[in-house]
Amino acid sequence: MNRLEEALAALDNDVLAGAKALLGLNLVKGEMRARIVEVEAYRTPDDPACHAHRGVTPRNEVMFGPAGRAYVYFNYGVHWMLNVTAHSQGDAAAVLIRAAQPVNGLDEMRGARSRAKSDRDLLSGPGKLAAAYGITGVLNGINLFSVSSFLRLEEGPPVESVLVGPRI
DNA sequence: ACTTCGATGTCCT
DNA sequence: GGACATCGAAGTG
Repeated sequence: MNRLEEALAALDNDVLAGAKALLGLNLVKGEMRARIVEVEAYRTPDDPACHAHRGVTPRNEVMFGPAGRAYVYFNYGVHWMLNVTAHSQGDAAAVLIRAAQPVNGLDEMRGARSRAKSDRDLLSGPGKLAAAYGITGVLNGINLFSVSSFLRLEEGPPVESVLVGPRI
């Protein structure tokens, strides 16, 4: 089992383990490629901030589906957010992709993030990352673990260290 | 350098 | 009516 398959298995089993397994993977769309460096796990029922905490809505329904799919939603009326769903069908959980380090396709990212003052700011937040990749609700529900997907994950260099803490 | 604030979808009470 | 998984601009030291 390679690290990508391990990440999907971890996501299916436990969103916290899945979140750690996503770190260091590359997020790929077309020529764009970036290393995931910051994530945040959400689950129900113990986290009231999880969108799924109070049941299914049109927005969050993909979270109740299988693990490894994109959960994309519009937030603050301004930004798109990219999450990876976790846990099996009927048990909602997800990992928010918070930040990544550009690896490839920098020009395309800069074009989509013309307001970024430096390359460091291209993907340094969930809303920025989605903007750079051109991620919108049309990608909601796609399989991020399929090599034929428009937006997908791939194996990256091993991670050296991981910091863990509670959500702010 | 930091603080405040506007933009405003979706869901809640 | 208010909270929220945000960002960037504007104002202040």
